[in-house]
Amino acid sequence: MQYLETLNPQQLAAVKQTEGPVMVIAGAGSGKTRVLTYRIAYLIENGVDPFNILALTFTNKAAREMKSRIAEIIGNSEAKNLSMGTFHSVFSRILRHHSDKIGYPTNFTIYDTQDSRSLIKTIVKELKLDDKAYKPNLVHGRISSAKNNLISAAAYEANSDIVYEDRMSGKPRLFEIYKQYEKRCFNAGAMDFDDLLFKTNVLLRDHPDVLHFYQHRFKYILVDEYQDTNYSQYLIVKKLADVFNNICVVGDDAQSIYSFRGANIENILNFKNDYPENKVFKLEQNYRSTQTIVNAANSVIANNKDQIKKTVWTSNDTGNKIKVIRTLTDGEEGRIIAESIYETRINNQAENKDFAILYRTNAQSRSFEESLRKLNIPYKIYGGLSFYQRKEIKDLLAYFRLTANPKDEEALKRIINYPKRGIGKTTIDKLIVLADKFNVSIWDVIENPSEYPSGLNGGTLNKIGQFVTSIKSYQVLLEKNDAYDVAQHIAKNSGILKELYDDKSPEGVSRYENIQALLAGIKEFSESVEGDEIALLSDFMVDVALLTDADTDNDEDNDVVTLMTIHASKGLEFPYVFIVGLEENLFPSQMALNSRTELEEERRLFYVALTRAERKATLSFAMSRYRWGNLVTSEPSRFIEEIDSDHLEMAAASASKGRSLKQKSFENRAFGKPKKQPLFTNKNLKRVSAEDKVKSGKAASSLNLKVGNNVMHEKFGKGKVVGLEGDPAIKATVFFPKVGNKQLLLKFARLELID
DNA sequence: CTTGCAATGACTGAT
DNA sequence: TCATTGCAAG
Repeated sequence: MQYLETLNPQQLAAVKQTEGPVMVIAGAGSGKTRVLTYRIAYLIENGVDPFNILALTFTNKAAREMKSRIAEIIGNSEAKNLSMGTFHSVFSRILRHHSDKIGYPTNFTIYDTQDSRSLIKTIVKELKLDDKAYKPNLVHGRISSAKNNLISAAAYEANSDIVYEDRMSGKPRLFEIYKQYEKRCFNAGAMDFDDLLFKTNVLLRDHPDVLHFYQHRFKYILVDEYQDTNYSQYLIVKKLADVFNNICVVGDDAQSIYSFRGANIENILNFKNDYPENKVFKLEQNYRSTQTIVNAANSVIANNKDQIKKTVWTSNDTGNKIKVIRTLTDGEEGRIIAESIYETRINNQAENKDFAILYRTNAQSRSFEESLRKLNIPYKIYGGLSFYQRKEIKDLLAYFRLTANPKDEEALKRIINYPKRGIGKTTIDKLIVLADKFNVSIWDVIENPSEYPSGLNGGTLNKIGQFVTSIKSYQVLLEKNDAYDVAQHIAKNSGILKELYDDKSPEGVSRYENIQALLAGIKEFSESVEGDEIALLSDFMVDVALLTDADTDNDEDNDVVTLMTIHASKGLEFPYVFIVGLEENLFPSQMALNSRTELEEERRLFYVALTRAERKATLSFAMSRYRWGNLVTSEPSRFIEEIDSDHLEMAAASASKGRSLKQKSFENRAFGKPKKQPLFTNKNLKRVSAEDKVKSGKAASSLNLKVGNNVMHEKFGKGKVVGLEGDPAIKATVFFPKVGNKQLLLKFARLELID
């Protein structure tokens, strides 16, 4: 058990205390993942069957990585039997196993947020309610938090406090929407994200035999990021651990950032009451960051009232000061940071993957994308619209979904008229009303038109009939054929493939490519099945709804700069971290300014962001930024002021390398009201300085390009110059067969002439 | 029923 | 800014 020697005394103690309730309070960067990993390995080496271990992580990626780490220690065959994953993925599997007990088909669909909102929208319309008062995301948020607190639609209606609250906020009929939503999901054989936890609770509550089985199966339970569990999750864990009491939770109250998802910081604060014989271990030594970063983070979080007392410290070097950059606009913020990455990369022999740009909202990614692209710095954006949320992907998946579960209302609505087959809105509305009237699914209605007289004309009925026939023909294939073959067949036969192929616009081409990528993914899945078993499409569909960008990460060409929200960065670390958009009303968000608790959560979010950095953190804010297309002025975030000033180095964006690369420093917090704005806007100076950084030999501006020249680009491949701007040319429009037209600044794009 | 254009409102965060 | 929605005309 050599690996144990790498642990410090507290870590070791936490690993060895295998029996009874254990809480590990793990400060940022204190080696919590290591403790969890080794604890599991240690359990197994001491004779615990991996089959009896349940480990719940925050992302599927974290689970995969931990599993492979454990496999290295104890061998793959053992590690395979571990139950490990997110709450949602682990319990969705268990729910499928027992779906009949709670009245769901085994192939139940998982509605993602889009599906949920679309269904709510439909319901609001049907109930003829004002869609301004009942905005889908608001209503969904309300329903979601009810579910996370295990309040069913019936309980919601019966709860006078809640109903009163809704009435006061001008939404007296919200309970009706919830009721209808619950019914419609059930009739569609669909669960939303919250249902995966809610129904697990129902299953364990109403079926003692099932509860008994899992209580005895999961003798050892581990929960990561316990501070971000909600009541529904809390109760599942509590029930399962009730027999053996071997529960180990790991978390850090200072990093609780998901209360909007119902996360309840009380869970970690109340652990001691829930399990009186608990043992608590505190991991306070930070191995990740410099002293400057650790101390700065501590000084920020000290402003919060609600917290468990602990002292995070490090024996690492002092390191660089945290740089604070002020820029005029969000566009300039993007440029300065991209340039800073470029320079740092060269000066410190760093790689792209050593850098992360973290922001509060997804919408901020834009300016960074543009400027990184101009400097030819490869990057990847996480979050936002993930692959599986793109329209074309969801369309094809909807065919698969409907084939596997024809009751799936959202899937049906999506594709009954896509590609166009002349079944319009009025027809669909009629079908929905009819289905609701008889309390069946839309599929039931269109499958048996004679039983449910719709009053539609013959032509329409005929078109619907054809649609039903084609879906039925797919169903025949589903359970007997290879996933890839079925997927390919559906893609072709449904007309989706042709529809996208015929669209030759750049977007159309990329949609077609996405569909091909999905099919390739299914092919890979079907080839990964061992032996002579057949990979089924329905198996592929099982967790598609639960996948995120991080899960689809491949290991190839991953030397890229990371762009993500701070929420998504939880648990990750990077040598160089840029925390951007530090402005009042953005970070902290304006929605959080109403209450202390909300503001404290924003502050914890900032704490999480800072503690992602290993070597150097850089903060930035813009004095004005585009929001919904118009320029809004902004003030620096209060969080900057909350950092002990000893750790900060103030700098304004400097345009000229010649004048002061180190950038003008301010003795104190002079930001906010500059007397005048010198230098910073001088674009000419800027251009010179930027040009210096690109190896001049490669600068394409010296190529003397002409329209019609064939050129080679590092990333986009071969292309043809179709337009030039400026004299001498500074900007070129180049057509690349792979990606379409691109506008390139010649001083950055390292084009090579090839004819 | 479909198409095309004008008007509109969205930006927290994510399994 | 951008994607979705509503409306008029074919």
